[in-house]
Amino acid sequence: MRRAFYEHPVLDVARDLVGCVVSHAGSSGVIVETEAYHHSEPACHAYIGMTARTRVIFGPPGRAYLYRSYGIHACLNAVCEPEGIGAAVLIRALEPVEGIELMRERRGVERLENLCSGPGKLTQALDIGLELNGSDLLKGPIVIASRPRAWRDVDVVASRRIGITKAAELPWRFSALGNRFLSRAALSRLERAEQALAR
DNA sequence: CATGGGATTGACT
DNA sequence: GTCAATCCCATGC
Repeated sequence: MRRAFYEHPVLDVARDLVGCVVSHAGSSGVIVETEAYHHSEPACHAYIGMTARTRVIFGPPGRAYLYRSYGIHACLNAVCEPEGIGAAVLIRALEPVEGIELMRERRGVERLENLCSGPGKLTQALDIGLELNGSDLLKGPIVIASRPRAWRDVDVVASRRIGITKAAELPWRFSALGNRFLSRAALSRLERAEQALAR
């Protein structure tokens, strides 16, 4: 992955990240669900402007923004757009690839579909903690690599973001069509119908 | 310095 | 379907 990939508009990056591979600590997975956030809309942490917390979101592209959610979970974002613009893509779900036994130990669950099917689950499965906030996604320890050949032409669908109260109507969530590793809550009634048809 | 809310998850009815 | 866990940080006194 090149630095320029992350400098593009955040909606483009969110769509293009689906199919890319996240690796950390002996485990990896293909991104199957993302959400875009931009400082111009109130659901984004950077909406309030530059603070100690949001400094990384306004920083150079290609870095990791990690925050604690509900006091319990860590959530992973990729910082986008040129430095000075607050934009990031939340990684919401992965299809597990490498280190599946490690993921099972870290998560304490067996079922493959339960390992990385949510933003808090995947950071636990890949052992990604808040201490990696601000780290470089091109240099590591967390690395995001381009789509494998098999994912080159993945069908990506846009829909509404979930789990938020502000600006929830924006269709800024991007999912791999029909994938079985999406976050469970991410499936709208329409998408469940689509999946049923796909089977 | 005290308070309140949140880009979630899992357990339970 | 409901609900609590639990911590970071922004805000207001």
